[in-house]
Parts: sequence; C-alpha cells; structure tokens
Amino acid sequence: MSRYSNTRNTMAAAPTSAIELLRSHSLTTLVRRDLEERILSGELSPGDKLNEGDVASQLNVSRGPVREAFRALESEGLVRTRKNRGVFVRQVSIREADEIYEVRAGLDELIGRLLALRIQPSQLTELRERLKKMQAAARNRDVAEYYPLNAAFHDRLAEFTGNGTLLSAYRRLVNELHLYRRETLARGADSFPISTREHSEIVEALARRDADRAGELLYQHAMESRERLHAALDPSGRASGARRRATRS
Amino acid sequence: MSRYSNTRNTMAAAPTSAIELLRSHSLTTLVRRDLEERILSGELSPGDKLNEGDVASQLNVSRGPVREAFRALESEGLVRTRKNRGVFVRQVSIREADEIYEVRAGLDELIGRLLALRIQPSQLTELRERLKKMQAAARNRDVAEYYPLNAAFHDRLAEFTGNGTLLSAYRRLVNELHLYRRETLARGADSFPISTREHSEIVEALARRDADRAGELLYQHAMESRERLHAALDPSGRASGARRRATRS
DNA sequence: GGATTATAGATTGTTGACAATCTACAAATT
DNA sequence: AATTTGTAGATTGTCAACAATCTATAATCC
Repeated sequence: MSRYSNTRNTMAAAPTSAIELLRSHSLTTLVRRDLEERILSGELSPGDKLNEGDVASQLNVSRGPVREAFRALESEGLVRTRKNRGVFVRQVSIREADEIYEVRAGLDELIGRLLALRIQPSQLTELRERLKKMQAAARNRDVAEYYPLNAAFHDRLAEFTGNGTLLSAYRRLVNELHLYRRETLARGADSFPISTREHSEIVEALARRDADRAGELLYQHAMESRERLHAALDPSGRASGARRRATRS
Repeated sequence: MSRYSNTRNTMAAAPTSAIELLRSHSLTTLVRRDLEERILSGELSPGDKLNEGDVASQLNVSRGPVREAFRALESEGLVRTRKNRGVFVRQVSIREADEIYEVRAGLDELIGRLLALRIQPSQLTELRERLKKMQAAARNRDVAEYYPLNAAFHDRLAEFTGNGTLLSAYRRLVNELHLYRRETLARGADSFPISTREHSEIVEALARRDADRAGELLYQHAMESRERLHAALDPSGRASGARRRATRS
C-alpha cells in the first residue's frame, strides 16, 4: 500500500533490484534520467515543451521530483526554463553550436595528447575493433548504424584518458551538439560524416605514442565536423564565422 | 531597469528593483545564487552540511525552492547529495584536483590560442592595467589582494574569447579548484603563486598575435599552479601523478 | 470588421503537512 | 564494561492544495 510500490513496470524484472534502486536513488534522479534519455534519444525534440503535470502523471510521481529534475537538467544545459512559461528542450543555435565545436575541438586535442601518453595495449585493441565495425558500416553507407558507432568511438577515447572531469566536460558538449544535430536533421539538412581514414590515423598516432600528432588529428577532426554541418545548413559556401586554427611550426 | 542590473544586495537599494527581481527570477534561482555565493566566498566550507530547513528559514522561503536549488548546485558540481543524509559542500580530493587542473590547462591553452587571433586593442589595454595592479600587490606580497586580481585576470581572458561555452566551462573548473584551494588553505598549506613575469609574457604574446606561444604559456602557467599546490601539500617532493606535457618540436 | 479588453481555463510557483529514514542517546543484556 | 537494542528527535523525501501568472477565447468598443 506504500506509495513507493508502483515505480512503473519494474516489478516484473527483479523485485530486489527495484527496491534497491529506490533505496539508493531518489525519485528526482529517476525522473532526471528518464528525461535525459528521452531528450538525447530524440523522443523529445528541441523546442518541445515539458509539462510538469504530464510528466508527473506519466511517471506516477508528484510534481515536486519533476521540478527538481528540471532544475538539474537546466544546469546540465539540456533544457531551458522560462519563468511562468515552463521548461523547453534546449534549442542550440548555429552560433552556439559554433562555440561548442570550438571548445570540443580543444578538448579533443587534449584527449589525444593525454591518451597518447597513457594508452594501454588492450585499449588499442578495442579501438581497432571498433574501427572495423565503423568501416563495415561505412561501406554500406549505413549512417543510422555509423553514427552511434562514431559517437561511441570518441566517447571511449575520452574515457580512456582516465580523467573523469575531462570525460564529463566532453560528454556535456557532445550532448549539446547532439541536440543541435537533431534540430538540423529535422530541417532536412544532413551529411554523411564518414572519415574512416582520419580515425585510422588517430589510432595509429596513439599507438606510436605521438602526442602532438594525435592531438592535432583530433582537433582537425572536430573542426571538420563543424565545417560539415555548417556546409549542410548553409550551401552558399560562405564560411559563417569560420576561424582556422593557427598553424603550428 | 534591466534584470541584469542588480546582481546582489539590491533590496536595500531600490524596492522597485526587488519586485522586478522577483518577477524575472524564481525563488529557486535566488536561493541558488545565494548558496553559490556563500560556497565560493568560503562562508561555507567543503564538507559542511546544508540543512534544508535552516536554509529555508534563513531566506524566508519554504523547502521546495531550496531543494530545487540543491539539485541545480549538484549538477554544477558545487555540492554532493547523499540520499536521506542531506547535501554537503563538495570536497575536492587531490586526485580530482589533479584531473581538473589537467583540463583547465587544456582550456587555458585554447583560450590563449583563440584570443591571440581575436583580441581587441581595448582589451589589451585593460589587461595591461590589470597587470599593473597585480604587480603592485605582488610587491607588497599581499596575497589577499593578489589572489582575486589573478583570478579576475584569467577570467577576463576567457571572457575576451567571446565564446560563452568556453567561458562557462572554464568557470566551472575554476570554481571547483577554488573549492580545493579552500580546503587546503584550511589545512594550513598555502603558497604565494605570484608570477607577474609569466603574466607579462602572456599579454605580450597576445599583443603579438602569437597564438601558439600564448597557448603554450597559458598551458604551462596552469600546470605550474598545479605543481605549486601539490608541492605545498606534499613537501616530500614526490611528484604525485605528475605528467609532463609532450614537448612540441 | 478589426482591435482592445474581459474572462475562463490551464500551468507554473510556492507552501505546509505527512511519511520514511536516519542519528543520537539511553536502556538492557551478556 | 562493551555491545546490542530500542526509542525519541531531527531531517529528508514526497505529496496535495493554494496562489500567482500566463494563454486562449469571447465579448465589447470604435
């Protein structure tokens, strides 16, 4: 009869894990994760309004935990709150995306430099296996399969640095760019960002422990992603706010 | 009467701005800012417990907005929540500080590279003026005056890039390091991180629009801050987890 | 007929109350 | 005396009700 008895369809799986789940995580956390999932998966699109009452009744909780989850998502940059209007899935403008790409490129360079110095043989093996799968998807020109593989590849690079702060900063930016891509996809613009050659070169540089080269490659790789999305959106060829990196000696 | 005009102790000044404040910002926002301020100023120390009821009655609000503010602060990395125990001001371990410094150095390098390409004459003038004040404080060996000047100098560098994403990512890391420093200060360890020579070189490189040099100087500068704090904490001289950056050709 | 003002419904902002859990201290047992 | 058990108080987690604000539609005025 407890109010906690019904979390959703969890009791079917494993009752013990369900109560353990509730013992360690508050409802706020559960709501937050559910919404994160729905936003990043695309079930919720940028600009969509999140109604407190609707979300609460969908998840069988009261509005309190939902509001708390909203505040957390806002600090995460996934939603935007307008007082007395409600919260909306964040819309990332092309201007913001530009900024984010710039920072992401910097972090990617850092990831490459750090990882080249620390990478383990088993990690190199895993990266090479991922590369194979990506190449297979590229041959089939299956972007639906390629895209998550590509995202996972770069996420693993960040993870392999062993720096949790770097990983979470990186993921945050990737999530925001994910939002941007979702918006542009909805407007019909897309490209096929397949660059298996570049990925191979990155892994090779890491294997050689060539920190500068790995960093440079990853920086360029991120900047090319940026150019690609801009080109898809703005076919006029005008390099909107494009800034080349200072070339190194 | 913009909502941005009043940042803090404003209600004593003008009552109209107070109601305007409430019209644009929810109580949650106000509570969040108050707590941010108290944490970063040192009024609240790492490890301190934040009692919902106490905070609520201090600020004359109910517990709801306080809880929402807690969730936002948690996503910001300033507090940590333990279910059914409460929220505590985040304690940054030496291990975490190490990670944060590593990322901050990467961002600082990016700031230097970007800013060298974009900096305006008026911004250079301001930086040189700040430099003078810092040198004056350094001559007096007045660390209490020097520290905030130093922080503001670097914050302005980040701001001058014109990249809001970069600025907020940078500030987040600086805030977390601030927490770490506060903790080590409480344990008696401290140093006098005066490096006016390095700051001058940074400004010179920016003035020359030497992107690589500015980036390199800022990277080294951040890494030296890290070494300094570690040395103060661990006088044995053992370089705890020290990793030198790959030297460039 | 078009623009402006009322009004009703819905949604968010805030609050206080209740339930569940934890913490600290005292009593009891070995 | 040390450990365990039990209980009271405090604190957190959750909820439902109330107040303030916004949105959309209808009525009024020119």
